[in-house]
Amino acid sequence: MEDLSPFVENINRKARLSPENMALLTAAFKVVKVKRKQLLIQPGFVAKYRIYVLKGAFHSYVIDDKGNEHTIQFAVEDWWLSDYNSYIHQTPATQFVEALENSIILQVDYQAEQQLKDTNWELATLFRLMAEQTAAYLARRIVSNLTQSAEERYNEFVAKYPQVVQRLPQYALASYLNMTREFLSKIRNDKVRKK
Amino acid sequence: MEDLSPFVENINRKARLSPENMALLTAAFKVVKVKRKQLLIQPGFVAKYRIYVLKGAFHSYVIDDKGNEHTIQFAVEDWWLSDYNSYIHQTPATQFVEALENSIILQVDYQAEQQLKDTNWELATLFRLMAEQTAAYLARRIVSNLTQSAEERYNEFVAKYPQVVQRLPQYALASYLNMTREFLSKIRNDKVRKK
DNA sequence: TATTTTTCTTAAGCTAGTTCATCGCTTTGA
DNA sequence: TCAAAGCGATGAACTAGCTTAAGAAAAATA
Repeated sequence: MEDLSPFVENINRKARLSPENMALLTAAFKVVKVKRKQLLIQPGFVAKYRIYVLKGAFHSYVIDDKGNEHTIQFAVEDWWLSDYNSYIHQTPATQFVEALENSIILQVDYQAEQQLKDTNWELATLFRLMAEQTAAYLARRIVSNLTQSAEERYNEFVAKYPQVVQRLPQYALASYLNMTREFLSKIRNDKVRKK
Repeated sequence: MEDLSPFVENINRKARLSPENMALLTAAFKVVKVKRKQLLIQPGFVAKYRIYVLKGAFHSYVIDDKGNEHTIQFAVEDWWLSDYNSYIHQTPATQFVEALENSIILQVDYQAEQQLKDTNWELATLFRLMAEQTAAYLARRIVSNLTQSAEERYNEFVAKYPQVVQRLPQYALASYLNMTREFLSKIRNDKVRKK
């Protein structure tokens, strides 16, 4: 049996739920073990689940016309992810969601989430807060993409998520920060030399 | 008296409200006339309002360390905007929201919106759907920023919003698309020559 | 443990996009 | 109605970041 307390605390930080509703919510999520390199979501298939990472690491990415991979989002312990467009609108995904390590997730399927939202005020509020916070977070990311240079984006990421950086493959981080792996390699190396 | 039917239809496309709730919602929004160049939101002040554009055009932008202006969002008739982070978290704004034309807006203040969401199921659902759709939209924009070249981003924008392009100052569109005004000018000109 | 595959580094040459500067054309405001 | 300011076009010089290529290091797999 997995320890769900990180999940419970994550939820508690967003909204205060009654014990009954916390139990209802928790029951709607299923624990799933995922092997490294396993795909949770693939282009062409509708994203069926909203995913919370209990243990491990994931990234979501798209592959463009030229065959280049672009990481859209990372998630490690206590983070959420999905192909947000596909999940919310229940349309075919455009992104891959892939495990970077052997991982354990909690997932809720779209129907179950709808049912909770349709029948339970506190849980509907929780999901509203999650959507609002997601939108606010994405808005901040757009601003930083529009205003910062490649090096500044890297510095910001390292400052914000110092422990995460080391767990991510550099090529994935590079594409997340909208630069080539080679250029990221150069930035890191220039930094070392300056010291 | 302004004609609010575009607003009503905008809402109806998102959620089916009872006539009473539509009346409640509409009553929470105030009609405000805004002059060209007027600022609705400024850095340092908490964004008090969520804004719907009934008539006119706006853009939101930030000014970076080097003094450069970056347009984050546009809004013309039937679009919504605010400094989303500031509004949702009620923290000081980082963005300007400025009228590009003499405009008429509907605005709801944060307290009023909270009160509606706290007391009314249908309206709480409406705002949840809005947040989900906003997040989905922002996620799409991040993908297109990560995967497309400057010219492709311009083409996409023109294809999506052909009528809007002509009303926007070119320098604002250029910074929205993450390029200089000069480069946008070049792209447009290359296009004309090819024909 | 050896072998294969994937990831990271380095460096040279290149290009998409920027910067700077100049010139008309419009708007704006006194 | 005239001056001032703002906007878009153009071009030359520049640079941040990309491409290509090849080797070194690390990780996965047998």
